[in-house]
Amino acid sequence: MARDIPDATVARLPIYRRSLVDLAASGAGTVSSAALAELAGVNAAKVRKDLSYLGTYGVRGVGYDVKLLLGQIGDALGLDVVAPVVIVGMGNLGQALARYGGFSNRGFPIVALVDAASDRVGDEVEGIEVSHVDQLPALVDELEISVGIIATPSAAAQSVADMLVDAGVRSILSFAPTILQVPDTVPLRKVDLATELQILGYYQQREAAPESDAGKSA
Amino acid sequence: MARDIPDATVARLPIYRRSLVDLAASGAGTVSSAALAELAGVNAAKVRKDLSYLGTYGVRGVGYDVKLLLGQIGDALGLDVVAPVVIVGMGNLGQALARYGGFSNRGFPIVALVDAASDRVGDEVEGIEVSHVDQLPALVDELEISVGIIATPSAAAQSVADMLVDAGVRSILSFAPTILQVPDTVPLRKVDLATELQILGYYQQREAAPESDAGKSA
DNA sequence: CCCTGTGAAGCAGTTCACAGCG
DNA sequence: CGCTGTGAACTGCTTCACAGGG
Repeated sequence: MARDIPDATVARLPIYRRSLVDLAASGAGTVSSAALAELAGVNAAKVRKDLSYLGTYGVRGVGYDVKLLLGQIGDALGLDVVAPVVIVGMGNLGQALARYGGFSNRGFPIVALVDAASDRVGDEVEGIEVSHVDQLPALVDELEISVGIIATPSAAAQSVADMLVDAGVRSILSFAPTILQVPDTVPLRKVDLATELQILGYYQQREAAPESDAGKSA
Repeated sequence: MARDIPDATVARLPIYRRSLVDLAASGAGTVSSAALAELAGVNAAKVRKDLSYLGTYGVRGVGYDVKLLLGQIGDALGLDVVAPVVIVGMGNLGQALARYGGFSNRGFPIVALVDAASDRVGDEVEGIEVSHVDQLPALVDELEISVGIIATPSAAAQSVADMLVDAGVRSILSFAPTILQVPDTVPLRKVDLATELQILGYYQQREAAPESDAGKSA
């Protein structure tokens, strides 16, 4: 069982996985680090170093067994265990996330939706009824929810995070553009769309100014 | 004019900006690095080092002037120039992004929407008519669009990226879970929702296993 | 002979700690 | 005397380069 993988490597494992799924689908039995690097948009040395943290599974002179490697990455990421998800906040973003197929596919079924606005409670999205946020602890318990997605306005985000933690959720993904305080036993990741655009703004303007090079590629 | 700011710092500037906007709204005239660090969820030394790349704007013994600093960060990020945005792909995610208010607010007005499916062309979302993807070059040119957001399925993403680049878009934000090839004069950022969940999966499982510590907080 | 696995070098980002200014 | 600004130490990630197995 793989332990203690560097953060930077963990962040790349899902990308390798995606490439490997494609390779498996197209019938490839093995991949070299160079080929996988090409698909994942990184360099070959990084691939080898990253995979070495999972244990040793490559064959010298040949490459890595696609299926075996898929299994190893899945194990490292804990994908063998299904992690049911609740989405909190059924505004535009929450609804879009609920309808987005990419989660359930990959071991993260959305099993509950909640909102604080009573006029949204009772709506059905993708076959799931929207519950009132008061029901959160009960839902987490009954449905064994382990991941909470916060898609509420910033103002509500911290109290939602507290509720999720109290209810026993094991990790949180937040789309609210605000800093959240959670116990460090609960991993938290943040995605802020406006932040991403602002970062692009820097490199874009830099590109325009006639001075040295720059730009994040891939 | 601030040049050559480290990537890690650039990625934090929007976060400081958010905190500063709040501070300005609540009437604060100055902030210390410690106070700003608290709000932004980082440590004080990092705040000072980051801000030092913008030039020197703090007053020793007092702190930073909130408005002045806001202006400096805005300049560094190029927020003085409005950057019109086109969203490509009007599925669930594209529609949600179109309706999400957080962009226009912050200098990134959404001015065009396109899709390849003819039955979506002509729909109106937030007062903007969906155009056919063939119109992309014309729209980019007429509306002086500088940012393209890709919200299409993976399979279409590379060809959309190529079209955006050819049309003259200056930076790209992609939600497609695939590696895109763009010239390195066009900054590209990627957001992949399923990847985020898989990363959480690692830390979550790790938390469960009784061994050392872990977990990303903030 | 090819491709992995990995020490070692190199580089970027973070944190420390303190000199110096208001 | 408080808080900034910054050299210097440190930590962690990336890249190189090559030994060694199939």
